[in-house]
Amino acid sequence: MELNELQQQRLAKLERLRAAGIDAYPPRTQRTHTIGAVLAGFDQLMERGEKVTVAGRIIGARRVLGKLAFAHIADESGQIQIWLSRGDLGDEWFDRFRDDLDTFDIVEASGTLRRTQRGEPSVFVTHMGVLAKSLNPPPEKWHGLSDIEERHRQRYLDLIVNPEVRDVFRTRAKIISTMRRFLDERGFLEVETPTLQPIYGGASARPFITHHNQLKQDLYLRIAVELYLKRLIVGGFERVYEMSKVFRNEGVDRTHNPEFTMMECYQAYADYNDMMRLVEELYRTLALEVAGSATIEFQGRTIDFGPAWRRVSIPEAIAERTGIDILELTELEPLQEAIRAAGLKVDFKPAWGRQVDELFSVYVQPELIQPTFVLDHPVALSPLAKRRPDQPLLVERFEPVVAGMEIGNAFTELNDPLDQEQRFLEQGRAYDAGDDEAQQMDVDFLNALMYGMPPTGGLGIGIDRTVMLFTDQPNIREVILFPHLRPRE
RNA sequence: GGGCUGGUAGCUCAGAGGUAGAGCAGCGGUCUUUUAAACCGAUGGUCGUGGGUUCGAUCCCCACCCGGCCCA
Repeated sequence: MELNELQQQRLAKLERLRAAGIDAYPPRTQRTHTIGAVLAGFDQLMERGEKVTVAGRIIGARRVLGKLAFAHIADESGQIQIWLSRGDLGDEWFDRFRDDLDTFDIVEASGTLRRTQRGEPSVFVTHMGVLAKSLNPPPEKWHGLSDIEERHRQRYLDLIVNPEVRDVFRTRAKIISTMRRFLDERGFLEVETPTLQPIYGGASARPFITHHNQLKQDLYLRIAVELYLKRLIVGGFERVYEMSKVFRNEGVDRTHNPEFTMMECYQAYADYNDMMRLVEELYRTLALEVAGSATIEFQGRTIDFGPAWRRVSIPEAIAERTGIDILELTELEPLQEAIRAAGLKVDFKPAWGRQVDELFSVYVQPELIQPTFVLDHPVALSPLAKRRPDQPLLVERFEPVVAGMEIGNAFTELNDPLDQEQRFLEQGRAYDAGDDEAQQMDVDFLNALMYGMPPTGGLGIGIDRTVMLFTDQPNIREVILFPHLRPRE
């Protein structure tokens, strides 16, 4: 490892510490109080003259004024000033603090509590020790680390210097635990299903492919967990859910990361209407738990999870915005002809369902800011959803949309094995025709359905996008600790 | 994949065809109540990478690498 000048300076300090017989990386600390606990009980501890030992990272600048010195140390619970005087700390450690310790070193400091003339609570240090010498220098004192690429490549440094980033991930954890509790309380059983799948299914996406050496078998990283959870519904569990990483071999942008976290749940003897109620309750609960209110602020807009969600039918909304009735134009050619005639600015897609999706994505979805259920998807786009009895071209499906962003997907699950087989065959034809996101035939899943699956409602929720909403982050990278980046060089 | 845009000291950023700049941090000093401490001094750079044009390129041109925003 080649060290730059600043790193070499710090290394020289480390060597001086070692030469003085000091272990710069001791195995443990004698910490008696967290900094938060010291601050919370400061006046009582000060009056009792109690000696405390705190531990943490030196942050900000050290200020050495001849025979006095000040610095701040931080642990996860807070930060506090340490106050050193040559007289009380002694020459050896006072000089050591001045000469061999640096910002970012992790130290322990023992002493009594005092306030400075300006009233700042401080530990008046009579003994200190090194817990971990930092060989890397800190970023700039005021602007900190702001380069987005560097923040993500060195997330550990980002977390050290940008406390609001830590808060995002605390909120993320709270959302996940709240969601778990919400589902547990409603009788959903948390399960684990394979990450390595011999057949990928449950969504329309390209997979990552890997290989099992001993079995000489290609395997896919899951793109969804749907088909496994529905097998469990067949098996007699009536309510199941899984919180899982899924992997989709697609581009990276503001709302996509190749691996992301999804919650999927399935409820037997329920349908998509029940799932809508579940979503409404879930987001109201999340808002109350996380934001303390049914309303949240996202990118300058107020979003209200209090009322029932708006419902928007895809065919109706497209007709309203573009004048095109997709239920009349049920073939690709006439639909595209109408798009051309109307002068709409959308891309042409190779299949009718995808063309409908494109129309909706461009003309309707961006305007759906308040919580909305998008309904009535074409059957061609929904090979695992049950058809509407009154309109077989459409399925009983909805996508929850907030701030113009799809945050999930749900339907009344298709439980007719014969129809499911036809849908798989249709997907296979689409794949052969060049749709590389088409779904795979899963004979074992059909076999499960042939034992009978009760009428079932299913739901998937994108955790990352949900966290974006509740942390007011416009980019998915900001809610993933280590977002995907290409290697440098 | 396309358009626009960025990469200069550890960090945050200026700059311009002719020896590379600032602030902060760091280094050497002075200083026993600092709060972005102050003051004095000296450092610190393959200007993303590789080619090309030029007497001379960090700057202009080309390609590539890594980001960002927008579009697909």
